[in-house]
Amino acid sequence: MTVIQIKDIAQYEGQEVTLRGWVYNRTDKGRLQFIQFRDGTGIAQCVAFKKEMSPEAFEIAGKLTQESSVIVTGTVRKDERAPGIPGGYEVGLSKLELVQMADEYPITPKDHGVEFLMDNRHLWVRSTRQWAILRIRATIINAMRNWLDDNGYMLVDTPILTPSAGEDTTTLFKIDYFGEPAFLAQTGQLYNEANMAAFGKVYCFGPTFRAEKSKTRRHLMEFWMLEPEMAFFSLEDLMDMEEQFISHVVQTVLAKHRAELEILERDTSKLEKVVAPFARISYDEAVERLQKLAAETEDPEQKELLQMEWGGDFGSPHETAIAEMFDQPVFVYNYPSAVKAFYMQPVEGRPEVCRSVDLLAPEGYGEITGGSERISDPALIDERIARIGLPREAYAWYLQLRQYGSVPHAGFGIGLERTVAWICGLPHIRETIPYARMLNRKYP
RNA sequence: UCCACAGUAGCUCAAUGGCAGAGCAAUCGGCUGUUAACCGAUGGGUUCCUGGUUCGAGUCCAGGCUGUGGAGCCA
Repeated sequence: MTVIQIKDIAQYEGQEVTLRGWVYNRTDKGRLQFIQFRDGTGIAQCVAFKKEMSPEAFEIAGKLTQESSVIVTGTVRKDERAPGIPGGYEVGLSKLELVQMADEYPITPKDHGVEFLMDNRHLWVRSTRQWAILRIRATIINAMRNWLDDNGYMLVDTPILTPSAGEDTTTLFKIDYFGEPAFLAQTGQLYNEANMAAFGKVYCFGPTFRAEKSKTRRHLMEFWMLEPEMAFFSLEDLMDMEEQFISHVVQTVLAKHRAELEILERDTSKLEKVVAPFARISYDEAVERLQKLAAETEDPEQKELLQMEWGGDFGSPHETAIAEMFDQPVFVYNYPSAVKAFYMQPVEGRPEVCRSVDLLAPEGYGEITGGSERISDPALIDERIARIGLPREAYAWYLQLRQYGSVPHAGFGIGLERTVAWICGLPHIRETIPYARMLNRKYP
């Protein structure tokens, strides 16, 4: 008895194999049963023919309900008519052992609404689309980490439970830490700066938490973020590195997941173009382009949405409009200091803008990375912390980093789920993570 | 938090203020090549909640709850 995985089925043509898994769908033709059978690695058609099985086994085959668990044995044969993933091969069954006859399964092969599917997320992950997305997610994580590990970056974990980070705790989840307040981390960035000075090029990767009351297709309360931080890196070094990194991730998915991208009906020609170098425009130029576009736009509603004054941050319509000007991801750098974080290095001779850079994904997927050169001057970082009213004592350790061998450094954060949504071409972020935590949902 | 829309069978949806309906799923029967199979039969309802208008409310009105889409905030 050779137990095989469906993804390898082509290697076993003509051989007797055993599959262990679940019934995805079944077509009853009387003395012939077509069972779409999945094992987690793919879907294969199993054909149960009355004359080729024991009467007991054939009777069970004819009663199998959707998602019943079964162990089947039969001979692999090539047949162009056979559907499945990869498809083209089917198994002519000789034996069938029922593990459990499933109750009436709520998710049928027909259409369902969003709420119903999210309520049944624990079952929905078995469906083909979700299966494809989560497999690609796993590969994206793997490709990100491999590229970093292969290019001299070291994984250094940062804490999830953190002390008070300052006066603005409205976007932090507060928890009780033995009678003291503590908060779930919304970034590993500050700890990364300490680790950068210890190891040179580092990154952290883990879940982060934002208690923002955001209700959009691009927000989760719990999402996974990967944040590299590099000593002696300039803004230009950062962009060079990011475009290599992103290209590697996208090209790895293309190489490994053609079948999954096809299930998702993803236009892969758009992904083929994601190869370094990417376009780079300054914030100033982006604003100019948006103003020009707004002036040329006929539709009054669209015109209104594209209104933009220098000094503001981009809204979702702005990001989409800029991204549409390019068929690749585009870097926008030197944002106004006022709309960015306190630790970002001002541009020399022009302190109203800072050495920051966001990477906007094409096709309206918006910002997928945000980063900057950090302030390395101890006096300046001290002043910034004082100016925005952060408690000095809470940041004492962070300020010390500038006293002991301060160096120019830079880093960025990339939101995993937004990256998955973009690469998979999904309309909503809720399908990019196994169990989404959203404004109105924490079940299942 | 704001704006818009929705809530009817397990699911997806119909129903001019006048008998609560279909497809899928389930159950039973038929079929040796199905691709979300097909054909026949059967069972299945607190029409989101509370109150109101009316001879009569799934339908109209008020309030609430839940969800969806968008905005803001952000990765």
